[in-house]
Amino acid sequence: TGGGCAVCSKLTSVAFPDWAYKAESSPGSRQIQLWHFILELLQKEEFRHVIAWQQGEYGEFVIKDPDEVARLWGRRKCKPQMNYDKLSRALRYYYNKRILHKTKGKRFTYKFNFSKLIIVNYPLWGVRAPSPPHLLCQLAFFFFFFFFGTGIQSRGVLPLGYFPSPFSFFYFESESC
DNA sequence: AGCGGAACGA
DNA sequence: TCGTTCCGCT
Repeated sequence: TGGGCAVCSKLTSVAFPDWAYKAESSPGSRQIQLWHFILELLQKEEFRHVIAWQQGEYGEFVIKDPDEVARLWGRRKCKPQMNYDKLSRALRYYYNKRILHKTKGKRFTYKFNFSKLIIVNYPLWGVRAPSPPHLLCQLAFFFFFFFFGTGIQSRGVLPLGYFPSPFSFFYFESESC
C-alpha cells in the first residue's frame, strides 16, 4: 500500500510512497535498487565510457555500453546471467513509478525524474547527516526542484557532474557474492 | 531497440 | 515490493 514516512511528512506535509524513502542500501537494510546503482555509476568518472549524463537536459543519461552495465549490475546483485534485456525490463518498471522515462528516438537513453527523486530523498539525507550545512544545502535543493520541476534545460549554470553528488550517501562499497 | 504481460521468488 | 526470467509483438 501507499505508506508514508513520518520524517518526510513533518518536513514537507506530504506522505510519500514506500519506494521513495526506503532508499538505503546500508547493512541490515534492504538491497540496492537499480536506480541507485545507475546513479552510482553515473557519479563515477571511471564509468564515463560505460554510462554518462547526456548534455542538454538534466537527468538524461546514455548507456554507452549496455552489456557492461548489465554485467556490473549482475555482479552487484550476484546474478551472473544478467543482461541488458533483463536490466532494461527492470528500468521499464520505473516508468509507471515515475522514477524514469525513456527518451524516445535516442538509443539507450533514459531520463530521471529528478523533481520526484530528490524531493522524496532529501529529507532522508537530513536524517543521516543532520549538520546545519547539509540541512541548508538540502533545503535549497528541495525548493529548487519543487519550483522548477523536472523539465529543466541545462544552461551550464549547474555542471552536470555536480548533480549526482547528493546521492553519494546511498552507496556503500561492500559485499561479495 | 523497445515494450509490457505473465510467472516467479526472496 | 522490486526486480529476474522469459517471451511475443512492433
